[in-house]
Amino acid sequence: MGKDASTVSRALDPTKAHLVNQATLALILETAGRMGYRGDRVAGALRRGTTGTVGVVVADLANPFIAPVVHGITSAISSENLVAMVVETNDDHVQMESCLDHLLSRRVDAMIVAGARFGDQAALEAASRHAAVILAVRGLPDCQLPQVLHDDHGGGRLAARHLLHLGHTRLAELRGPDDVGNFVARHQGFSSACAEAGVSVVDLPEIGERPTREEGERLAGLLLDRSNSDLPTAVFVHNDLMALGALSVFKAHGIKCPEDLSIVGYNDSPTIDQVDPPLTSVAYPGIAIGKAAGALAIAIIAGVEGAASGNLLPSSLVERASTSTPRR
Amino acid sequence: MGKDASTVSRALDPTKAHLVNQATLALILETAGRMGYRGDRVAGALRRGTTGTVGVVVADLANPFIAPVVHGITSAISSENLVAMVVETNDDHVQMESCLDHLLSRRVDAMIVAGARFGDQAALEAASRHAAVILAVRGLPDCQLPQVLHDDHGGGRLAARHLLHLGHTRLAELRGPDDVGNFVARHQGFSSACAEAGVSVVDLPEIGERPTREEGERLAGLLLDRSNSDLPTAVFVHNDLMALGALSVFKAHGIKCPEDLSIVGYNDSPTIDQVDPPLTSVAYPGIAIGKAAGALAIAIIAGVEGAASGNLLPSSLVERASTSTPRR
DNA sequence: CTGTTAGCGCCTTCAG
DNA sequence: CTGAAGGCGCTAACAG
Repeated sequence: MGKDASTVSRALDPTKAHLVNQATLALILETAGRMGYRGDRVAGALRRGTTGTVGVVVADLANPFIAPVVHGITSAISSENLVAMVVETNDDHVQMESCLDHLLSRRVDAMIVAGARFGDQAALEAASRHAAVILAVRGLPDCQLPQVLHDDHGGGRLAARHLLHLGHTRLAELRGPDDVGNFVARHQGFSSACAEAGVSVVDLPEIGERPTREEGERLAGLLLDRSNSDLPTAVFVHNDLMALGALSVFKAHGIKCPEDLSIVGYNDSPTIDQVDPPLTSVAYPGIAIGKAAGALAIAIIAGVEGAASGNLLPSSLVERASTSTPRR
Repeated sequence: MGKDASTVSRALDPTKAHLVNQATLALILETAGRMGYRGDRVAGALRRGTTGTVGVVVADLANPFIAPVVHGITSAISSENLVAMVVETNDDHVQMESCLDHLLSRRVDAMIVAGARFGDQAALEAASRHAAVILAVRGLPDCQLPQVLHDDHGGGRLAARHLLHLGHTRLAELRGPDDVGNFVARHQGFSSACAEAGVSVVDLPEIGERPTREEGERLAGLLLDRSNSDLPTAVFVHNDLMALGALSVFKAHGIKCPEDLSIVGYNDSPTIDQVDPPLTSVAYPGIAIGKAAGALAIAIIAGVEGAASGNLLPSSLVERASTSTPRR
């Protein structure tokens, strides 16, 4: 009648509750509820070697495009009673290492890294020897880790084909950082599609250090300086944030979009359809990426064979008023 | 020479490293680095009773206005080597309870609840008997828990005074849910300022069930139905998301903003300055709220006396083209 | 300055 | 079906 801890432990574990007498079970459940008893998962984690947590590494949560990904992850893993430990690297390699350290020392069952840069590869591979590491959003070219990505190469091609189809022949590209997989793939997709059509792209000597609005403004200024009267008729900007920055610079210089210049952005951000003009943009399925990465984490944790394969979600273009046939 | 575990433990704790011989310390650090040894914070947590984690409860991370708050929290707590466990309630009371349960059973050192609804109060107070609970973003009217809030009442007043100052006398309000502190306070601030000026506000029979774009559209439709030819000249919408929804409905009905109708939103969301027309909006200092909440969590965890006081950050209005003097 | 001891709360044998 | 025993890895207290 002393109700030993082991019996309570069994009763409280849905997996093993059937091993215990109905009456005892009911009594334990009732008593636990009444006394507000809650099992200690920290102690449980030490004993079982599994914490029921998933690490999530992002560059910067304040970037509006990453939040849906994290939302997708938490909604996927919460069904398995896992919780996310979210850390930010601020796109800094040293911080990346300390983030991995924090997560590893807290013994996460898996980690989803949605903010990898090329320089982080070795650290990530090292981390993967201690816990399952899944790359999401930002891929690494020659890396065996499972990756859940969006088809950025295809997205770049879509942007190019859309502009070519409209009849543009003088194109430019405002690029994001070249050590982030997405931007590299967007660039490759865009240029290869242009090359196939025999159209050359204005080559800006610089790329965005970070995919921010400020960098979009800077690159747009550079493009204006460089082109003088010979401005391209269309420009592909690697994300919406940069596109908005560029747009405001063009506007300030009296350059009308789309009459003087068509603009394609990337991400199809929440309010981008109500800016002036509504921006044509390649859609980024952030929630779906997050859910897929979460599902993959669950499968790997469960030890499903062949789960570690990865995933490539398709891209699509949303046409709006910022692109039109060239009018010059 | 056997290098006992306790010595290693001391060497690896910066707080206690000074208690150990320089040579031994160097040796231990070197060896640990070479073997990739990383202390197990799960075991440490069991022993010390503190996990180095902070729970963060939000309604929905995909809502673009909450991400900066979480960013503020993680950036504040990461300096103390704390990590955030982020969970989502989807504004559902049952999920709120299970979120609290997950966080509590994982023994978070504190939790920051940024998604409280009035109906959650009892559950939150119960949780606060097991871990420090800090309310952020959404306050609870008669609640002893420390709160870090934005001055929504003041924000509502700012919106009203701006419109009154422009000369509007026929005002309406598109309200958010009435069991969320922010919207209640915004409403009270707005109506009290209007009442003081002797101006009455069109009373819509319904309020938004959720502060979403769709609800903004629905309420705008209702306002149109109700007002017929007697449309107000200005409307205060409780957040930018709803304001954008309302704006698109007004536009579809040929109602021009600001000529026919001035609109004030709330949050001053990232791209809201580039929509058509740029939206006048009350700024929401999300990052600052997050940082303040994180700092408060740190102080409470550290046991600072009188830390549990809370905080009210001031509001400010950003005037843009969506508001003007009444032209009808 | 370093080693010994004990126990945090749980869960998994193993014996009844 | 239930109880007893041991140990997950760590660190605080104590003793050298």
